[in-house]
Amino acid sequence: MPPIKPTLTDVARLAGVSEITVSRVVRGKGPIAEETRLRVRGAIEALGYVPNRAAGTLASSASLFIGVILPSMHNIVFPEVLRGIYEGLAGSPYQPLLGVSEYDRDKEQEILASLLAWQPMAIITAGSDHTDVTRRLLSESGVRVVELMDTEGDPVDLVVGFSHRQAGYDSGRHLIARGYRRIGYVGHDWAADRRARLRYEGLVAALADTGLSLAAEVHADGPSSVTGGTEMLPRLLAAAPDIDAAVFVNDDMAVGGYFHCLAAGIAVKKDLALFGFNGLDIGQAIPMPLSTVRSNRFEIGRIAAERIIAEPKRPAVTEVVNTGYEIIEGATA
Amino acid sequence: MPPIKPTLTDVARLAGVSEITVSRVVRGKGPIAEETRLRVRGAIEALGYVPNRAAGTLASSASLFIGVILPSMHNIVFPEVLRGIYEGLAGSPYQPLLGVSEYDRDKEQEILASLLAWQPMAIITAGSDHTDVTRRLLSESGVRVVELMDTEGDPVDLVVGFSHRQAGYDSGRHLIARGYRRIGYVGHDWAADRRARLRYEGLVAALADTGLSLAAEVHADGPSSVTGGTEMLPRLLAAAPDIDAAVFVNDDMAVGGYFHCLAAGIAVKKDLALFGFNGLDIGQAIPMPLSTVRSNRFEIGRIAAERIIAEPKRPAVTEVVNTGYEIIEGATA
DNA sequence: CGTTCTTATGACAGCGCTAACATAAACCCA
DNA sequence: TGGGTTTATGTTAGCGCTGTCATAAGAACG
Repeated sequence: MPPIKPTLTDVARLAGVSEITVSRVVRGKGPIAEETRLRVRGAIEALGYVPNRAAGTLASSASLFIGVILPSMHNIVFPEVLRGIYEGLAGSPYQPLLGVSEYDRDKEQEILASLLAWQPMAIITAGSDHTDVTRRLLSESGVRVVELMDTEGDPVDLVVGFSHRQAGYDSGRHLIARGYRRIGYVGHDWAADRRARLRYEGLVAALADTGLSLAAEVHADGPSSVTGGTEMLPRLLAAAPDIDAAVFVNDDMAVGGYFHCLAAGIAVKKDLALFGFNGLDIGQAIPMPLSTVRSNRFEIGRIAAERIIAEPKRPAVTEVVNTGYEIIEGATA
Repeated sequence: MPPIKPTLTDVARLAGVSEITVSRVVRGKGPIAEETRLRVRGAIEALGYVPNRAAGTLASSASLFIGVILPSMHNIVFPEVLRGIYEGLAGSPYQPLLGVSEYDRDKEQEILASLLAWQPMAIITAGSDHTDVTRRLLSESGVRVVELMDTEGDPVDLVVGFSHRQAGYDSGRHLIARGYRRIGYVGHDWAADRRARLRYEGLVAALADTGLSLAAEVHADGPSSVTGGTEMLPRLLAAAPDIDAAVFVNDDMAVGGYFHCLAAGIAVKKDLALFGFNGLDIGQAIPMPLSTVRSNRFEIGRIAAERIIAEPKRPAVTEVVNTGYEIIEGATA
């Protein structure tokens, strides 16, 4: 029942040409007479030929894979980066090969090793916080390496992102400029999420520059979530009832905080300002649009992909593409 | 600078064994003396050997890929399915190879063709609404085919999901049982999303069984989103001001509707009941947890992956695994 | 009309690995 | 002690494709 898969040879025989000619037609490479092309196409159709990329990869020692390592699929942030990557790759023959590290450096290393076994022509990884082995593998692979999201740290090849520390700093400046002085922080378990920590440090630095410090901070155990914000904001308020603003590690948590305010009858902005991070759809959809930072995630993915296509060989010098960010004024701070 | 990649032969030479022995050590297959294994492992370490899976795939004509085709990455629904797939595959040597069809049947077909070129050992696709060519390719591929989400339609091999029509029907029964009679519907552009349409049909059928019909319906243009719900609910109310319940195509839209009620001072449930679909985190995090249907998306992905591992060869008979669903009572209906 | 260039095609080797079959040594039990 | 079994390793022959170089037939040119 499973029909024996036709190979190039079968197509070539049927079309009355050599294998290499069929190969050229399939890949659209090299000069082919129109008449020959049609004959070959006909044979391909007739046999239902599907090329074997494993053989192609082996023969040319160049796969069409781009290895992608993302830290999480628990919220929409990295799926958006991935969409950007697919968008940037659209129309090209390249195919992403995805691994999810769950914010675990060792797992990232494992995934990288298994991705490299497919001879990818590039590796995209979200983050710059790698194990030594990971860095070595990336560096020695010789293929293009794009590190996404954060511009701090020492690039292997190309970096696409922005400074999370600076974004945190600017968030603090924004609040200070609007008169908030007693600022609390709601975070999550950031042992893994280095970028969250960088934003936090930026925020603290902004406060320090004005002679302030965080009034209080609380940290959820698990990954960030809306319910996490709903749970943690009351704890923050218990620790420091007189704060006038709460900064959240991201929009998920901030929206949860907003819901707590709704339920507890706290007047948002007037009694308590809320500030998030990421610029998620949900944050802008709540009745009072969230004050937050737009992080251009889709763009980051798209640019990474486009850069790889534009320059498939690793250049001699490293480069940093700053995609910037933008404070969204919102209505909550 | 890019060091020549060591091959099996290099490892074999250094370890003083034959290539096949190294291959066996790498794959953990066949009997290997502990001493030999250590020697080979040492050589692998020393050379930084990374196996070439393209060669392995070609030689064994069995890749470790599982082709996955999902319709969208625009909301968290399919990333959750994907997480389930990764979870189910954890610890196995299999690697998902993802394509995103954007709810486009022709694109699904293209993606399938390109995935098949990698000789996947299975294909997971979300949905049963394929082009004829897609169905033929799936069927003739000879590998395991899992169609996710919906149990209606004619399976190629394995189906994992539940009946969306029935879920829509039960949503209608739920509302009717609670005394709602003037029911409106907020949908989106479902030309592509067949499952949304099935739920709608189930809902209409439930109403018809009680001698009722939809009081009004509106459809957003684009894909579903929170802001879409915020925009469309007022239109529904304009079309039928006296409705006592609104059913939304999914939770994103329903949450948007909830926000509209907040902003417009509509007492949710008392003046207007809201009902969603999917059981997203955000729906349960709003101050009044959304009445909706839990669709077990993570489980669907996980079960699909586990089934493939448990039975990697396509069996003679088709099978349907019903993952069920669950009405979440919530506070909005 | 020979020379050079361009276009179209083919022959052949080999990419790096593994299936299948051999071989050899060690072990087992009556 | 000798056949049978198990364990450990090797030999050989490709898997299906593409890079490289070769070839042939026109076209272009002075």
